[in-house]
Amino acid sequence: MFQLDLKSRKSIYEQVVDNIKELVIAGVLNSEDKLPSVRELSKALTVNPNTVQKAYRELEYQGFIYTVSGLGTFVTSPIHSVMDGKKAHELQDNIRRDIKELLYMGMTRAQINELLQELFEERGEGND
Amino acid sequence: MFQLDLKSRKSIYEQVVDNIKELVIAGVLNSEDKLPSVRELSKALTVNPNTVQKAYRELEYQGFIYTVSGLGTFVTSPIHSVMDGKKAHELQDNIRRDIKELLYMGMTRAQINELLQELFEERGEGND
Amino acid sequence: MFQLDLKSRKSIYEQVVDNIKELVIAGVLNSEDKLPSVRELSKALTVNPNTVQKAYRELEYQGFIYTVSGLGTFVTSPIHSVMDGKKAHELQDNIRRDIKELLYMGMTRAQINELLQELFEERGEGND
Amino acid sequence: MFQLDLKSRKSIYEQVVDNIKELVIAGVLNSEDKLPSVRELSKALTVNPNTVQKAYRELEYQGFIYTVSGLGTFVTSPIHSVMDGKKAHELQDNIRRDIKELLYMGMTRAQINELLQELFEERGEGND
DNA sequence: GTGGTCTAGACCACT
DNA sequence: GTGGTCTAGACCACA
Repeated sequence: MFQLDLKSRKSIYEQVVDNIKELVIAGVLNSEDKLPSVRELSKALTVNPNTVQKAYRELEYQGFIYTVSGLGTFVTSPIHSVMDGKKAHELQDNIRRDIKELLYMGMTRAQINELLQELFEERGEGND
Repeated sequence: MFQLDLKSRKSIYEQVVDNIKELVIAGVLNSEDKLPSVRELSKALTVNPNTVQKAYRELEYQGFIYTVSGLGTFVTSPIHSVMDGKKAHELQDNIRRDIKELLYMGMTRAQINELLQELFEERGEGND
Repeated sequence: MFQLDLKSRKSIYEQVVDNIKELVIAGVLNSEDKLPSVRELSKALTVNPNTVQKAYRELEYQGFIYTVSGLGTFVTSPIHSVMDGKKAHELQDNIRRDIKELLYMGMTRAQINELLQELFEERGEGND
Repeated sequence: MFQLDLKSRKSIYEQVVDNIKELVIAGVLNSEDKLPSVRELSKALTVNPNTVQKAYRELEYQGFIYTVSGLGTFVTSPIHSVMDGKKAHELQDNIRRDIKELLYMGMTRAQINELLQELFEERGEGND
């Protein structure tokens, strides 16, 4: 499904969260898809089940997945991941900070715009 | 100088790092400016000197400041904060991830571009 | 594992760094080996855990070990300790300085070459 | 005479020591040459006189210079800098450690030998 | 005065 | 159990 990088400073559960989030956002995992069980995934990643458990809880809290007791864990449809004002604000703040740092490091506006255009093209959506 | 949020999930020293980094990037602290001494800042923030020192050491590793034992701590000139490839790559990766998440949440390209324009205008530089 | 010299001018954490670095370089500690936990080593050396942790953090910055919070600390494989140009340059500079000093003190080229041959033989590798 | 690098982690007095040592070893300063006075040098380097004082004391201890009260400070003739067994041993140990680290980082024997040949040629002496 | 190191001991997050 | 953070307070080296 994905790989962990133990050398990273990120905690393991955080990496699990980020990876699954990316799979959902990229459309590899779609609305109502079933996620592997905690036991399965923990075995596949050779990590402690508690770690996966914690990651699932966090993803549920962030609105990306939901759990039906006895049935399993499923991907939320994007429409349900309400445009949470607080979260959106945090994300924008992060972007703001990171871009400022890149500018400080000497990256030009042009280079940053280029980066963004690539992003838009990757998604290939026309909503602007 | 700035305020700490003790309720934040971020550790104190990390908040100190981020705050000072912002001051440097925003140009409030300029090249060769002297930072408050470890003791001064720890008193001002009512935290332990060790905590401030840890933050300063981290900032030094990141290339934002330098330390002369016995004299004090000073802001590095941006030209010295070499365009560290690894760091730049990490920043771009963060931006990539965050923007994708915003798009997933329903934000439009137009809104994102607007966000960026504001950023560029804030800095008011002509380097593109 | 090794002994500290409390009378040394070197700080304790620095001695820990140097000793572990030598163990890694000499191949006593190999890639992916687990280091003693911070608490274990601090107990063995009868120093404060913070001191050991500081040493471990420094070794991590230098690329010799990596840390997985909650799991432990492990030796990096040499291939990951990227040929850091800055560090290599510093080392060469140190060698340059030291050899010049030996020459100044009257040591002959032959004696220095002999010293180097011993070094190469110790490692017994054929890469030249 | 020489420049200090405040950004260096080395203390200032240590840099003064190293720089003067290099000048002596390189033959820029010769036996019985007079060094600038503490006041002169401290003014030239814009550092505290105590710092230069401390550097001179260290150089005297290491046998590179000597002070004649009321007359000034002078370079020792190399023959006086006795082949101090302890110091020579320390130097060799440093070289040993540094070369091992270079080897560990992936530098080849050939590259190291090359480095050494350059050193010998710089001095252009025939004693081997 | 400055930063740097160290201790003793507490508390938290992650596995 | 692991590492990570923080405090209170001491002592040292450097400028």
